[in-house]
Amino acid sequence: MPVTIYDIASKAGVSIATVSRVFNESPRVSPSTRSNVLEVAAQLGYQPHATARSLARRKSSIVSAVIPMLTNYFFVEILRGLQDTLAKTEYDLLVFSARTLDEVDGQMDRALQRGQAAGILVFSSPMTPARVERLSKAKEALVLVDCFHAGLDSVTTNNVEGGNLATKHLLEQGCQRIALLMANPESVPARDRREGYVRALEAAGRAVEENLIVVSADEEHHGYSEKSGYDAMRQLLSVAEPPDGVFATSDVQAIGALRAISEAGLPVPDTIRVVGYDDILISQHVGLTTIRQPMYEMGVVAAKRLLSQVSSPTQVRAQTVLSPSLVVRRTTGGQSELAHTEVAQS
Amino acid sequence: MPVTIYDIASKAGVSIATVSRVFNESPRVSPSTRSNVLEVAAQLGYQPHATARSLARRKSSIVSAVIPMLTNYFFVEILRGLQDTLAKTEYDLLVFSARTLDEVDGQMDRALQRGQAAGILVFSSPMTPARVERLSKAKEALVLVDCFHAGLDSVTTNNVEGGNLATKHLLEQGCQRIALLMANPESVPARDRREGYVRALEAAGRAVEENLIVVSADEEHHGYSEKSGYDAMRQLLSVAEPPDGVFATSDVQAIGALRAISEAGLPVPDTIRVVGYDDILISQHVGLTTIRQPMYEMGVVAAKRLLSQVSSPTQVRAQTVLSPSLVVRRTTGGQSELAHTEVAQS
DNA sequence: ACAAAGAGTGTAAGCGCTTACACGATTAGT
DNA sequence: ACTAATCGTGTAAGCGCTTACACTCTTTGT
Repeated sequence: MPVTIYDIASKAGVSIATVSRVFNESPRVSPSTRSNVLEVAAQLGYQPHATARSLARRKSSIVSAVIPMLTNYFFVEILRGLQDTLAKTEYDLLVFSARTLDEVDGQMDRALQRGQAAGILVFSSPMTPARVERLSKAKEALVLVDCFHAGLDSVTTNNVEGGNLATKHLLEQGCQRIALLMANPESVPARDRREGYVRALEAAGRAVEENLIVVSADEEHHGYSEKSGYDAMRQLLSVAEPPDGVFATSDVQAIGALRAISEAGLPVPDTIRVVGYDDILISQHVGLTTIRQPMYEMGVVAAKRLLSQVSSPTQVRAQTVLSPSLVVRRTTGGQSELAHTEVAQS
Repeated sequence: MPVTIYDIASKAGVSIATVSRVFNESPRVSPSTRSNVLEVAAQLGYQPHATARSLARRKSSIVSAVIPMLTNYFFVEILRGLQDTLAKTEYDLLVFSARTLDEVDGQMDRALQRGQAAGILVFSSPMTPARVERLSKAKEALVLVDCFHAGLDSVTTNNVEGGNLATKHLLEQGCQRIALLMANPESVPARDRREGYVRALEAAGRAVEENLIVVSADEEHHGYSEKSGYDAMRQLLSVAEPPDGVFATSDVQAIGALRAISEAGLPVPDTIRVVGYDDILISQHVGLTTIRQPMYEMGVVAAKRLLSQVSSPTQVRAQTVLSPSLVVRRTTGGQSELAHTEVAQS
């Protein structure tokens, strides 16, 4: 029933090799033959069979992305960059989403199915030795996105710089006691952001007070949750001398913290200033000062890197590090750039 | 280099057919042979070649989803349902995202690549005759998600019911002049929601006032945008007798409307009550009353339908219609179920 | 004890395409 | 005018797997 190159070949009076050449834009076909074949093909409504093609070419036209917690706005934005870039090529995108970091290994195995994809992108997953081993063994084109491992291609943002930016901003705002609300320490970005926080304090000649750092032990989303921020903030507010500045390793945590602060009746930004991380959609509406990552660009760069690896496997490895930027809003005394906030003030 | 069934066959002293049978759980293999083969395979680190398998089986283990405007929280949620359901099967998910509805056709063509996928899901795209034609010609398993066409499998929510719920709620709240902020009329869901609005008014014996209905002509996101809602609301507020209730066909529009209302200095919900549609994440924080669609379930149901079509092609067509539900929040006088809102009240 | 049935395995023919190699027909070079 | 290079095309061998069919042993029934 489905039409194959054989049907075209016989109807056009040529061999299947010639038909194949036409569809592969081979220069070794005479113009007349080409147009003849094309015409017959159009007439029959021919479409190349994707799978057969991949098999014969020994190369798939699919790229796989392993993404934990797809719900995150963060990933969706990166995905957009990816998609927009891939759409211009012949590659399609297979998405493997993991609900938790533990599911990543399973999804990675699926994504690494031999013959399935020409390359694979792994998002935001800590590079455990087992994973590195598994990934290198597969010998497939690979780009890490938002995570890092020496010797592997990666696209990340500079979390140390981000933590630094956030903390420096709070310092400049005159904060004296700056707390850190941290997600699970097994999260590398969280650790890096803390590193930036520590460096900023030290650069300013301030001591790092351990009791101002609250590390989440929440399982859910590895501590990147509203509840985690809320709980941490409650804890900070219960001590004798509460902080006057808070840097949370994510916006959701910051929003939780804001809730705790609001419940305690303390004014933001007057008594306490708050900075988050990510610039998720809500942040605009809440007026949360935050660190924004160039998500869309990450997707674009990652796709390009992967494609260039696919086309020239000998490619040197490269680590691309993009810089985050500070977005000042109401929670640190900035002007909300969006009138939205008023909405909720009614 | 890569290990194939031939390698296993020779090392295990059996034929490739037997190896294949082992990996296809055929019952016609003796237990001893099976375990022997399995052992050799493990030793060699064998992995079946996905593409070769698909070709030989004449059936892909991939499912494609064509999604316009993936950025929407709505789609991401459905995707989650899809993924979670597919993850339990052997199927993987190929995602084709279109930035606009016009790009849908192109992505649909890619998704319909012969041999690529075992089935395809098309999201929220108006079923033009050309599309219906294209989709039926492909003869692939197909499920429409959030869109509808007689004779095709589909999973939708009842938008008429949703519009009705929203409007009835406003009526019950005592609103006398209920405006409708509508997205582009070429969007079927928008039209259906209007239908529900109209019916609710008529059921209550109210007249439908055309000048209370503002239809967006915005290109961006087909009128499902913050700006569209803002502009429409401004227009409504500029007339002699402004509405005391507003139903917007999406939350983003409602949020734009709230901004306009807030700028005009009118209190919500006291003077104007607002209901949106979708229940996106921000809505909780803004305290927006809205109509919630069972997004995750849609994904689950769609995946199940598609899989059952794939396994039994003679399957009768079915249209699944899920019911939306009303979520009452601050903008119609309800209690915010989340303390979050206070955050922004500081 | 002998045919019939069944279990376990192998042989080989695809699946729909790509591509190395071979071959005849031009065209170019001298 | 004759060899060499070039062009356009066909032949056939895969790509790595599945599966119909055939075949050889065991079982089982009588």
